Amino acid sequence: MAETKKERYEDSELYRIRHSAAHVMAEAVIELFPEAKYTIGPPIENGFYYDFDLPRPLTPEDLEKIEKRMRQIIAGHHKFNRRVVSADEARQIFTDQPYKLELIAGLEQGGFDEYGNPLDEKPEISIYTSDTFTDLCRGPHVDNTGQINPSAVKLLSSSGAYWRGDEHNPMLQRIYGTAWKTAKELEEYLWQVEEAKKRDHRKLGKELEIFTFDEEVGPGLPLWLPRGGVIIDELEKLAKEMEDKAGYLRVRTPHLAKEDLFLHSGHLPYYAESMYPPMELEGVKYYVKPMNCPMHHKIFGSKPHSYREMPVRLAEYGSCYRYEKSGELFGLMRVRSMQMNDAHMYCSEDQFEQEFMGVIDLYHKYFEIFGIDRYIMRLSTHHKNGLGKKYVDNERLWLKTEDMVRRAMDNGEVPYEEVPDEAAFYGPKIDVQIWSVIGKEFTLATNQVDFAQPGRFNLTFINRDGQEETPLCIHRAPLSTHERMIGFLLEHYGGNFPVWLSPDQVRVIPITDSHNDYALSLVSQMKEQGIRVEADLSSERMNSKIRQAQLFKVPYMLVVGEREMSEGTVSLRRRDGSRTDAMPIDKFIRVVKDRIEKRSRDL
RNA sequence: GCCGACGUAGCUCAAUCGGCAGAGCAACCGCCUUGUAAGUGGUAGGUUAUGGGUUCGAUUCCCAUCGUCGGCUCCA
Repeated sequence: MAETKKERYEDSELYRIRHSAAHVMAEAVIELFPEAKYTIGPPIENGFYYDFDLPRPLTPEDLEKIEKRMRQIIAGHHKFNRRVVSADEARQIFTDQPYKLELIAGLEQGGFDEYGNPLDEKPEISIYTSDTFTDLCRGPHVDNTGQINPSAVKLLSSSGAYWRGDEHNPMLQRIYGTAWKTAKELEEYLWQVEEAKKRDHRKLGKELEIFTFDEEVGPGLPLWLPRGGVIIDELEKLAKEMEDKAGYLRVRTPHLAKEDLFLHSGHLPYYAESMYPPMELEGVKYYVKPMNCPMHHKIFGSKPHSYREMPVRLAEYGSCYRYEKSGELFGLMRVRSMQMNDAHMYCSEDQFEQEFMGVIDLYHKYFEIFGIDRYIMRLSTHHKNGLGKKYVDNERLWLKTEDMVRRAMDNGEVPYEEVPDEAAFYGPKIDVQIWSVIGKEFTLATNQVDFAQPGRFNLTFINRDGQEETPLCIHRAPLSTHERMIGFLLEHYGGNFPVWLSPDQVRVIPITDSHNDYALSLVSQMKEQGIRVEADLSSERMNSKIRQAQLFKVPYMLVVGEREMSEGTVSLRRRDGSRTDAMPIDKFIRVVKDRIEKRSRDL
């Protein structure tokens, strides 16, 4: 389905407009910097970019100048002329453009297109000329620059980007722009971007007092505030309930271990860069754990197992530490300390499909509870070039396990897309991909096959024939890490958590201080029932108290004054502004408890 | 890690050309006794991220470090 959508964009007028705008931008940039070397400039979702090798970094003033010049070029109604050329002729044309020469060489060999994507057949080499600018380009473009609406084009930012996306290559300067058919569409897009920023989990997390960072604690090490702690407790409660039902056993493991453990697991050679450096005590190196698997393997291996008790499922909300590169940190979504909804299931090969799909089923149950529907399941497979480097060197097992996953997903009729060269080092996996409000893609949940580690740890069970057999291992984290899950949920709900997850469920608002005692009696009744409730006894006016509760997105506000006090009722105001007056407190408590127990998304 | 921008009170933001660092909200102390999103008066709050340098004088200019942001790379 994603395939046809993609096709459609490439065939669309917007695509041609954006691609053409990128050329116009390149022309303007080269006028400003005649010595510029230009590389590639494709349309992307919502816009386009172009990468240049420039003599100095671009400033915001440069962007203004370039944008202004672009409008002039557009006004010239310059025609886009396509011409097919031979590789030799192309080399003549781009003789002082080293990046283009590299692209031509790639095209000539037929290995890759101008964006570095592998190609099956040798492509035609075409060039497009409009006004003074000629580019090596596959097209398509609009007929002439006049078809770009000058009031619907805007340059957004400039930044660094590696040539061909490889960090060993020189860094180029990328200019991002956006182009639409009408000024109104542009305006709407920019407005949407601004609106999305209001839902950014970093902003909401601060406003709602969920988490904070402290320079002295360290980058990527979030501090969970009391309200965040409540959400964590609720998520763990949910996980325990679901996992108990699904037959998991709960374990606990230390935060660090000796170097030997991670050498044994294979993490050290494959994963060392992302681990905090070791601490050495009495000649022994210890590492804080970047994942829980080796510890769980040790638990499985701590006693012999019979086929009768398989599969064995070990679960833990495990704290892990990963040394993510400084520039990669991003709010709660990419951190250095995390608590993972981890579990490892050890099973025989013929139990695999059922176990694997059991996890997929668990995903679906969770997504139903949270109302998550915008995601893609992605099967990440190995690539043979990475065997022995990125991936455990056993192609037979790679192919076999990848096929097992495909078959399981197909039999379960679960849609997924397949992406090569994205697997874990020990096996293929199904990732659940989601997007943050500002458009970054993340893996939320993961379900991984591991055919490597059980063998490395000599894990076995005794099968029906009395023989030792090595189990497969499934690593899974349907609720992700607390960090990424709560970061995602903050944006997913825009801060309006369902009642069961809300840090504050009820706020009682006495109208004057003569109603404080009544408010407090309501609070103690509700607390008795396990409801998270506080009374606002400040000397502020009711309006101000309501505003406070609204800002914290408290689901229920109970306004109480003379009337309510004499009747034993409450006046209910919900977070969405709706009201129910003269509600008996017993009834209110029943409704709220029902919502909480059912983990309802209703308000 | 790389390219670039930014860092002022708890929060959101001011401060002309290098010339005494300010406001609103929040906090604290009062007054007001209130009916569905901000009642009101006052008080306090700062080594302008940190460390150097230039200058009679630095929030402002320069250098380094730390952190954040936008990208790139990476992402179990």
